[in-house]
Amino acid sequence: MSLASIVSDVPRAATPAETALTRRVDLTTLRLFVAVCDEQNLTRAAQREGIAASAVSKRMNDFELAFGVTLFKRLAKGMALTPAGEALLHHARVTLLNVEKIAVELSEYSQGVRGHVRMLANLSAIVQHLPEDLSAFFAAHELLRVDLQERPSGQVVRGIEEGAADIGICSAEADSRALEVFHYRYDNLVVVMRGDHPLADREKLLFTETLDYDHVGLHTASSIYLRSQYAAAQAGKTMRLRINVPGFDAVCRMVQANMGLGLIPDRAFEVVGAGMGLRAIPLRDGWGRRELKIVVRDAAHLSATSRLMLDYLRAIEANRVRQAG
Amino acid sequence: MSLASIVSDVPRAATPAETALTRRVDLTTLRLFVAVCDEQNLTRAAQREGIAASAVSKRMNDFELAFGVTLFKRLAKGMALTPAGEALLHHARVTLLNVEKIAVELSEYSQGVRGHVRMLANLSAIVQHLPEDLSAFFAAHELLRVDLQERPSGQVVRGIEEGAADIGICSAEADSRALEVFHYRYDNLVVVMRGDHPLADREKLLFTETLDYDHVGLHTASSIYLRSQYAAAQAGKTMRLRINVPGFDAVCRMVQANMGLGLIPDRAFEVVGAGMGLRAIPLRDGWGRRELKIVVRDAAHLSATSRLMLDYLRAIEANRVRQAG
DNA sequence: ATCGTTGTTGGAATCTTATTCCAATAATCC
DNA sequence: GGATTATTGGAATAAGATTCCAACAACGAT
Repeated sequence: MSLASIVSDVPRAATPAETALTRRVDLTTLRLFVAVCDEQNLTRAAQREGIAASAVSKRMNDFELAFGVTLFKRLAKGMALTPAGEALLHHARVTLLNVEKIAVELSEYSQGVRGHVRMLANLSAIVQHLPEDLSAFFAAHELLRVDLQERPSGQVVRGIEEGAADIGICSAEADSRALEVFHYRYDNLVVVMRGDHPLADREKLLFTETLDYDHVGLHTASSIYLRSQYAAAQAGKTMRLRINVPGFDAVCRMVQANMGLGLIPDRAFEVVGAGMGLRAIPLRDGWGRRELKIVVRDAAHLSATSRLMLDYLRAIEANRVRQAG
Repeated sequence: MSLASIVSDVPRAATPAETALTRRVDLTTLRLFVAVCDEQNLTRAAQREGIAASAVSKRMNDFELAFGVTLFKRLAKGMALTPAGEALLHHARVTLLNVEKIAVELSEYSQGVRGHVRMLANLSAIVQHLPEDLSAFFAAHELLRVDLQERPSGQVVRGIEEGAADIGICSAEADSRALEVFHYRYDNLVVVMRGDHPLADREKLLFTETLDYDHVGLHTASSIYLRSQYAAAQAGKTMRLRINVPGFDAVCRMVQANMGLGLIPDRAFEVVGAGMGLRAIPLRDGWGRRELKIVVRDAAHLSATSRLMLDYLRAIEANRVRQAG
C-alpha cells in the first residue's frame, strides 16, 4: 500500500453522482439532525427546534433515503447514531459553524464594516509590531476587520499556501519559495538578564560570551531557539538550557526568577519585560538582527481589502526609513 | 491595543440576532451566489445552474435584504463583488466544500463503509509503519475508512487539540500534555552513507563520530533534525550541514549523491533507501532509539470506529512483544 | 396480561416558499 | 435610433414543507 494511497491531504473530488447528492443536503435538515443527535430523542429535538416531531422524522427519513444510508438506530426510548451518523455529525457541526461565521461577518458588514483581512502571524510579529501597526491601520481604516491567528513561522507559510488566510507574517528563515515575499520588519535580539548578572554591565555582547552561563530557551519550534542552537553549534559550544518556555513573557519571568539568560527581540522585551528590573543587552553578532517577512499567495489576486493591508504593511518600513532620513 | 484583542483563534460566539440570521442562509442561495461570482453575470450563472435568471436575482436580493448588506455592484455588463461579497464568497466556498465532503462520505457509507477515522501523523510514522499497519487494519476491517493527513509532530498535537482529527501519531518529544497519550512504536536512527565512506565498515557509531564529516539534514521542523542539533551542541561540536531536505527519500538521494551522512530511522531507510547502494549503520547513542506516540483528545468519547483504530494501534506493539517472547 | 406513557412514523390537508412566465428598465454598442 | 445584453418586478403556478391526526411499537408499572 503506497504512501500516496493512504495520505489524503487533498480530499478526492466528488463524482457526478455525489455532486448531485450535495443538492439533497440542506441546512435545516443538518440543524435538525444535530438537534436529534444532541437530544438522542426526536420529540425533544422537535421541541427544541419549534417544529412538529413528524416533520423532523420525515426529514431524517427523507435524508436517509436520498443517501441510501442509515443514520440512526431507532430505539424504544430514543435514537442512537450509527457510524454513518457519526461521520455526518462531524461534518454537520463544521458546516453549521461556517454558516454561523457567515452570519457573524455579514452582520458586521451591515453595521458598517467595509472589508475583512485574514492573517496568520508568528509570535515575534504579534508581540512586537502588530498591535501598534494594526492599531494605526484601524485608525486609518476603522471599518475594516482583521482575523488574526498566531502560528509558528512554518505553519504561517503552510496556512497561506493552503488558503486558510490571505496574508502571513513570519521569520525570513521560513521556507516560503511557493509564495510572494515582502519585507515587513527587522528586529534585534537582546540578551535579557537580571541586574545582578555578571554580564549586566556590558554595552553589547557576543552570543558566545553568554554560553558560559545558564540559559532560558523558547519553545523548540521557535526560530529564535533554532537559530541560537545553530550559532552555539557553529561555535563548537553548547547552550546550558535549564528550561524551555512558550512565550517572551515567560522567558522574562524565568530570567527574573534567576533561571538564566534569555534571548528575545528588543521590542518584545520593551513590551513584556518592562518593570521587571531586568537588563537587555544587544547582541553584537550579525544574526542578532533578524528579518520578519510578509507572505501572500498571489498579490495580484488579493481582495481589495487584503491588498490595502498588504500595501499598508509594506509601507510601514518605507515610511520609517523616510522619517529616519 | 492588547494581544488578546487582536488574536482571534477562537471566533466569537454569534449574538442571538446573528444566530437568527443563520436561518436565512441556505445552500442553494450560496451555490447560486458562488455561480454569480464565478460568472460575474447573473444570466450566465442562471444558465449554469439551470434556473431562471429572475429566480437568481430574487434570491440575491432577498439575501441582501435579510442581512442588510450589499454583495454586488450591479454593472451594465454584469456584476462585481463588494468587500462584503468577497467575505461571503470565502465562507460560501468553504461551506460548499464541507457539503461536498458530506456527500462523498455518506456515498461511501451507502456503498458499504462502516466507519471513518480521521488521523494526523508525522512523516516517521507514515513512511515506516502506517502503510503496513493500516493495510493490516483494512484487511481486518475492510469496511472502515481512514482520512490520514501528514503533519509535523507539533501540528499533529495541535490538530488533535482543535478537533481537526480524532487520532494523532507523532514524536514522543512533542508537547501533548493536554491530550491522552499512548505508546505506538519505537524506531532506531541509523547513519546512512555511501559504501565508500570512511565510516562504512563500522558496525555501530556514536553520533559524535559522525560530526567530523559532512551531513545532510532533514527540514528544520523535523524532530530528528532538532534532536541531532541538540546532541551536537551537547557534545560541544557542530554539525557540518551541507543541505536540508524535506523527506527521508530526499536524504537518501543526497547521501547517494555524495553530499554527506544522513540520519533517518532504520525502517525508513529500508522503505526508501533500498537499492541505492547505501549503508545504514545503527547509532549507539541512547537517543538513537526514539518513541512515536498516539495522541487523542478523550479516549472515552471517541466514536466506535476511532476507538477500534486506537485499540488496534495500541495492540500492535503489545502483540509484537508477545510474539518476541 | 393489561394499561399508561413515551416515542416514532404514515397519510392527508394546509401552508409557505420558490420558480416560471412575461414584461419593463437600463446601459452599451453599432 | 435600434438591437443586444443584462437585471429586476409582478403575477401566476408549482413544489416542497409543516401541521394535524392517528396508528404503531416498546417499555415499565401494576
